[in-house]
Amino acid sequence: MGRGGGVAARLKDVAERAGVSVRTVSNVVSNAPAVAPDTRARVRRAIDELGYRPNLAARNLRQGRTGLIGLAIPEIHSPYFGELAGLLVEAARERGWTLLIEQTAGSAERELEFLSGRASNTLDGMAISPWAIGTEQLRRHTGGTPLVVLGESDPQGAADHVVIDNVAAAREMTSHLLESGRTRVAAVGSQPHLGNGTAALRLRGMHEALAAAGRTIDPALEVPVASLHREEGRRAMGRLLDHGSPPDAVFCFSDELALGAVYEAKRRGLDVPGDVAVAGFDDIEDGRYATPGLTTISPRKDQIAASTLQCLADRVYGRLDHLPARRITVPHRLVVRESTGR
Amino acid sequence: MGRGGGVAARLKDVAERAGVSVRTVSNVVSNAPAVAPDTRARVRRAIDELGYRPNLAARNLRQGRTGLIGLAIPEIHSPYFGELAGLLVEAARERGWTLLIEQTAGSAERELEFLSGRASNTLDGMAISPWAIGTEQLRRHTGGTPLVVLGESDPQGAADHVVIDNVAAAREMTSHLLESGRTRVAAVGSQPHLGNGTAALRLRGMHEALAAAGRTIDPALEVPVASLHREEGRRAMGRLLDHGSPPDAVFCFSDELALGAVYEAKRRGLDVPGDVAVAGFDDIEDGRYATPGLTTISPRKDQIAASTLQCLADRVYGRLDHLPARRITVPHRLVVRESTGR
DNA sequence: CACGAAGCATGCAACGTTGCAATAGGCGCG
DNA sequence: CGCGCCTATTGCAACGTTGCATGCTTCGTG
Repeated sequence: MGRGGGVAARLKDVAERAGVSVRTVSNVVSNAPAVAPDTRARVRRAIDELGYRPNLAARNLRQGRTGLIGLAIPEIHSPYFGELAGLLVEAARERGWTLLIEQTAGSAERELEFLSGRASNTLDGMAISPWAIGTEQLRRHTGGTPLVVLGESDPQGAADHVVIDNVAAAREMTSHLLESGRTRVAAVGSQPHLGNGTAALRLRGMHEALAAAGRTIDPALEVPVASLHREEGRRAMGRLLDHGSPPDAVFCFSDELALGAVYEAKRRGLDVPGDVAVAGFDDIEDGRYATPGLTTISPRKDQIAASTLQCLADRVYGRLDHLPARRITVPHRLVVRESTGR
Repeated sequence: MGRGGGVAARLKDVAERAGVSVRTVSNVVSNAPAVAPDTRARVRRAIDELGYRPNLAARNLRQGRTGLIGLAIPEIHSPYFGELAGLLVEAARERGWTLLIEQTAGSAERELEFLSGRASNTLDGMAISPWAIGTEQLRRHTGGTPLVVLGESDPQGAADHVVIDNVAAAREMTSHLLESGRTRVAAVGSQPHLGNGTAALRLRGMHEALAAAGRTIDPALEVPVASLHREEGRRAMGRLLDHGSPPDAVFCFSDELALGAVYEAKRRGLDVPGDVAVAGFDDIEDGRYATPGLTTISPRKDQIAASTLQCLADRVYGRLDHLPARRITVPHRLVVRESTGR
């Protein structure tokens, strides 16, 4: 029986056509060594003629692997997460994996659903950039599926962890602003209610730099936000400018916040950087083409992606299965553009 | 045997614990009607106690479905495709599907690889936003897996097709520019070498509007681009401004091109919209927060996503299996902001 | 010439699930 | 009281693949 029409060919069909056993075809497909050259050629031809493609469901069932890696991020269309997701898709592809993206919309419920949901047997590995949940909830991850945590929210040994040095980065940015002559540096982006501790670290780095320069810390210049979107940055800048003695520099904890802040400053007729310097964080593409070009912290996103997949590969294929969780710090650099110039 | 430790529970384990057959557990899991209420309750309890989750690989193998939909777009991190991908992920999720995103980087090779690659048996359905390939290559799609084509490149019956009326949209935008007093309208974004015919349609719409207003068409004001990115928009604007008699309005075929164009105009000390009006296409978030706010064409992206999944659902589950391919036109609207104001 | 090794090919079983057909028990009706 | 029908439950087989063990050659060596 040749299984006519559009029905997908199976190993059995190829075997019949090539006049060998199913097992031999399987050996050819999986590049097993013990196959005679002419047999291999004959099988290859049959495969081409029938357009055979392995049935992944069957392979997965047999091997207990799916070839799928899950990624949970707050939203795909945000510039930062979009760029990161794109890099992760490529990195996964290079390793023969397929990346599957889940959006959590920054909701704790959906983040937890991702961690406990399909994980158990649909995915070979998972990566999450947590937003609402923190260390406590990540620690509950019981290891069934390898997990990599991106960004803050230290899983404390419950999973591998890829980060940048947020404290140092914020320190560098703050120092840059102070060294270029700014005296009242505001911070936009603290998020006191979130599990994700990123903002707290950046605030700490900023405080360290202020202290090192002998400046006092003015709590009125630290504006919390509900999200890292442009609209929040715009609102925050508005509040700062309405303040009795407004800042001459604003350090936003994301480029999007910074773009919103710049928008509001310009809307009010202020010059950036003349009247107020604005700096961001993430180095998204928009920042490069904004006027003025946005000064920012640029994390090596490509290395974040590479490290994430390396961690997963080590746990899925390697013998690092029961080694203690790793913590990988990816480098970053300060990119100075016009928005903080003189 | 209870399969201790972290090993995933199977139907068999649940069955033993609940004192029923494997088949009955399966019936409970799939909400089959013929199960006595107390049996159902007992099985449910066992499921919870063991933390049972169905093994999708096995289910897929048995049913011939995977629950996966593939999406191929040029790049995730572009604002337009990022927003679209996010909406599609949500729409798929609502229908119990998982969307898997493939990046083609606008390469014909990778687009074709997507169409013929894993499709045959890993995906329940596919959607592609073609860039380099055109009608000819799409027509070769032989229907194994349901396919939806997004944007131009009419598959001519080989697949369902979701579009906006690019000709009408470009006509509306051009008329808007002419009506607000502009006389020399340039077009940035034609892509003569591409299979994807979107740019050609927008150019046609523009010509129609020019003709309707009794204007002549100046080929020197039509600038081709290699991509739809900001950098290309910037370059194109540079070329137009170096031209002997520069335009007083520039219609860019994407918002990103427009943002690049605005950047270059401002860099040269020109006022937008005072000296030159700039309009885009796509209505990406950046355009809303740019200064000046970007006039654009806003396609109903949510409807594109919804229609795409509706088409796929009809073919995968429904009885529309062998109905002729559909073509769905999604509405759009002209959004006037400051970049074309007076 | 016999024997082991090496190279190649094969058959069987199992992964966890669900479609199909069949069974056991309960009930109403003739 | 017995027949048939309906409900609840069950067993068997199969989806397409690969791990394991084994069989069949052929060749080299003592």
